[in-house]
Amino acid sequence: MAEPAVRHDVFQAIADPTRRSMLKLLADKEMPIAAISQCFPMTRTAVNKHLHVLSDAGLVSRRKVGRETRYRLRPEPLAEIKEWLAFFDQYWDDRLAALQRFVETDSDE
Amino acid sequence: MAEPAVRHDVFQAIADPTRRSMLKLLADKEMPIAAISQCFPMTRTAVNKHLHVLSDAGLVSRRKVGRETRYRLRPEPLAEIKEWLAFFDQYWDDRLAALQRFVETDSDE
DNA sequence: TCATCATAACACCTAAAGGTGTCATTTTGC
DNA sequence: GCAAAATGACACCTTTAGGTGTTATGATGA
Repeated sequence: MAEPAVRHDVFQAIADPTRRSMLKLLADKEMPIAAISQCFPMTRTAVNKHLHVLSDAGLVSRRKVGRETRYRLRPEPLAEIKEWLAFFDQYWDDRLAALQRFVETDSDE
Repeated sequence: MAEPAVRHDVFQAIADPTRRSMLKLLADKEMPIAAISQCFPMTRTAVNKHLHVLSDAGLVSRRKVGRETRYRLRPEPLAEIKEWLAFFDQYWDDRLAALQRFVETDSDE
């Protein structure tokens, strides 16, 4: 019961710009839904759905305080994206990529 | 006419696992659609659509060689994701985050 | 206990994503 | 010039994501 089994993909979770804004918003402070939904032009229900996706991906944690539920950033799953990006570091260099393209173009035609 | 105006978001482009596989596949070598679609359990048309999304995001380049179009990785737009992730580096440290949570919990209740 | 407030849960709607199939276009090689 | 091969473009279908509204649940405070 340690980790809540990622159902929603982390990549999919951060695909939506609204959810990316939510993560930045929840980075500094813990917030209840009412406060969060005031920052976005949509219903509380819609905000709650987005929070549920983020929670499924393990990107936010929920904590009950009295009658309100507070959400907070949990950045650990972002490591998966970081690792994925690391694979492409070897292709990052513009000059190297350009050279490789040039060589193959030359040998093909 | 330098850059092809990103219509599809980069975050959205890498949200699909098929497209992520395509990027890895196209990292090493330039490939035509026929060869690419042999690597995925779907129609050439579907593969072409995914490639179109990647192309819109600037993540692949297309080059016509005779009657075939070859695709190749263009990793530059991934920098946007890297920058976005960099924002969360300050919240990365588990101990720091735990401490912050503890402090706020204490002061709240 | 009871009214109130915050959130969760439910049914529902609309638009877009992801997929297939078919046809048009262009290049190759004879 | 013409048949074959590779890709692009189009119409279409199905599923899901994102959204709203309403109702149910649970905690607060007089």
